[in-house]
Amino acid sequence: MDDHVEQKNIYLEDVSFTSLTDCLQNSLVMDYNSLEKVFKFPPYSSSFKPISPLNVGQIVSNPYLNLNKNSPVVSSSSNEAETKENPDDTNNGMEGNERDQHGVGESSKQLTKHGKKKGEKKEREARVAFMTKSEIDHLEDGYRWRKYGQKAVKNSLYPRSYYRCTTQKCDVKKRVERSFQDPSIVITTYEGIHNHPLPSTLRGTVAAEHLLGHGGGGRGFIYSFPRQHQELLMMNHHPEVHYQSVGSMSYEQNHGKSSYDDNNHQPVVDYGLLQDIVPSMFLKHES
DNA sequence: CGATTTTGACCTGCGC
DNA sequence: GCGCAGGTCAAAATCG
Repeated sequence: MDDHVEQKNIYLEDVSFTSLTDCLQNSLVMDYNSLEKVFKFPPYSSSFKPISPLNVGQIVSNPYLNLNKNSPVVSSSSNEAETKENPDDTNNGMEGNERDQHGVGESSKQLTKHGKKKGEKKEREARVAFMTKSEIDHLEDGYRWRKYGQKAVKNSLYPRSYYRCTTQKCDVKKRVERSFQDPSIVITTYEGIHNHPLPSTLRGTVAAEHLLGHGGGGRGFIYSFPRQHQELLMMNHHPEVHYQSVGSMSYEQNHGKSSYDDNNHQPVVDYGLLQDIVPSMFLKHES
């Protein structure tokens, strides 16, 4: 399995971020499933080029992403711990979410908080993940989170923390853990969709204001994705505009059966408004 | 005093 | 069936 995963764990050594805001001002990542849903992207096509190391910023792919049952693990990581998690995450990326939703207490009640019966499959939430070089575990991303659990990770010295968005009725979660192999890297995995705008107290994040030029109102359909980047992506939503996604991307159930070429589904960047904001080094067009 | 974090217990799925 | 690992709950502790 490690054979599959070596080549993609790429990141630059010379920059570090202290927040996702920092991070995302310099790079861009989103799983394709999200892109499809939010930005009406077409299904994967062969026109997507593999990412070049030159394009990869501090954010690199995440082992939880781009996994599907029918393809070999194409994790980004050569990290043993993460790699070891991949088999699980191959499932967790799929059914794992169901576990999330049908956890402990809920199962005993036969119904989850979402009213789902035990064992009933829940549609997976979109997942977006980052690997970020940072000394700070929990990177500021503009949203408010409550930690609800922490678990030791097998074969890792570092625990994994579980957070949930504190906004009522928002069920977005995120997991934060350090790479076992490179402790300077924080792996943040977002799961779900924020159904609310950034908390007003945080909305004025310097970066967000800077990038957006306004306080921003709720769009009602916001991914667990730092706002300025969502806006950024929205701004660039254009039929012929493609996005570069850094590293691997999750490829969820509804597409899991299609031919999924690990090396050929990376969106290609076409500089649009994006280039005004995102350093071009991270938006290098490959063709 | 409300919000958040900590942490042990518990549940589920999976592999053997 | 059993053990393991991941994920969640919830009471207690801590924080602001």
